[in-house]
Amino acid sequence: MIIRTGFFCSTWDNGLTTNRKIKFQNLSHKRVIETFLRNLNDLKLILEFCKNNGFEVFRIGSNFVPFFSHKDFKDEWRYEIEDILKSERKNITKYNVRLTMHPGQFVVLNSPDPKVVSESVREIEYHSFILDSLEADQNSIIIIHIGGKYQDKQQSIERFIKNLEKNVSLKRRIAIENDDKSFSVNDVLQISKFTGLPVVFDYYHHLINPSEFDLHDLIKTWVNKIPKFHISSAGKRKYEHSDYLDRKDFDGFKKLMFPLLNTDIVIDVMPEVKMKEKAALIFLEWIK
DNA sequence: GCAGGTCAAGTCTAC
DNA sequence: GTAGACTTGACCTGC
Repeated sequence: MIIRTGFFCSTWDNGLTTNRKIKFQNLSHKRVIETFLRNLNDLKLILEFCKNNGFEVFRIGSNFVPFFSHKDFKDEWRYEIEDILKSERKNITKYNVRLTMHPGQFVVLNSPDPKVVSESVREIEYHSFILDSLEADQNSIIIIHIGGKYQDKQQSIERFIKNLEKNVSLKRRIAIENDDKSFSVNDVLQISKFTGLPVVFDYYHHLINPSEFDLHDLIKTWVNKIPKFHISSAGKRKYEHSDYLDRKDFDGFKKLMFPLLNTDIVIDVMPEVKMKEKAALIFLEWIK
């Protein structure tokens, strides 16, 4: 088994970030382009850092283009951003770092409210637009959660599947992840059976919201894609993430991966902790 | 230049 | 009923 790793959004030490944003009251062509260009520039610097330090995965911040999915965002701005992304494509893909995205908690495909669903679709379309403009390969996925339970889990699952089928073009990049409250790994695997979506396994969420599942079933959901895993540790409060990864969580994760140990599989494991590249460097040492 | 309040959006849990 | 956790701290105002 080969484990690759990386980090998300920004660096801790030198303040690089792909997640700058603006306030809605300041939404304008000038501010949007300016903020996007700063995020884009830092993306290139972060990818350079990744190349120099052995990181092969990076998650771009969801504010990469602020308010892109908002109804007040002008089409002309979109065309301009598309042109910039296309002209910078090679400067970004040349690092061969797997780029992924993870929209915010506002993306709820299984909401009973049609407005929430349509805005979620717009948000996923925005994330796809970024990755498509960069012509990122099939490993560049957009990771979402299933959504709420709304007191009826089965119905909520069915609504997720139905709403997804109405927007079938989005499925190409979507991967679904278990969460810490409502949908366990086993739940997400069941949904994957109906949708064909790959399943991102989050170890920390799995500890809080556990279920029985077969690791091979999970790996099988990744057709033509490198399986992706998230790992993190408990912070001071319940549900909160820690600054660094706890060694015991790495050991626990390793134990779960035991069935893959003597295979030639490649997997990506991203530590979701606050100290970003500093924590990822430690993680890199551990996996070596 | 810095501290502290604020920020587009949903859902759930703890208090 | 509300604050705070998750995506994610960065922006902005006032001193």
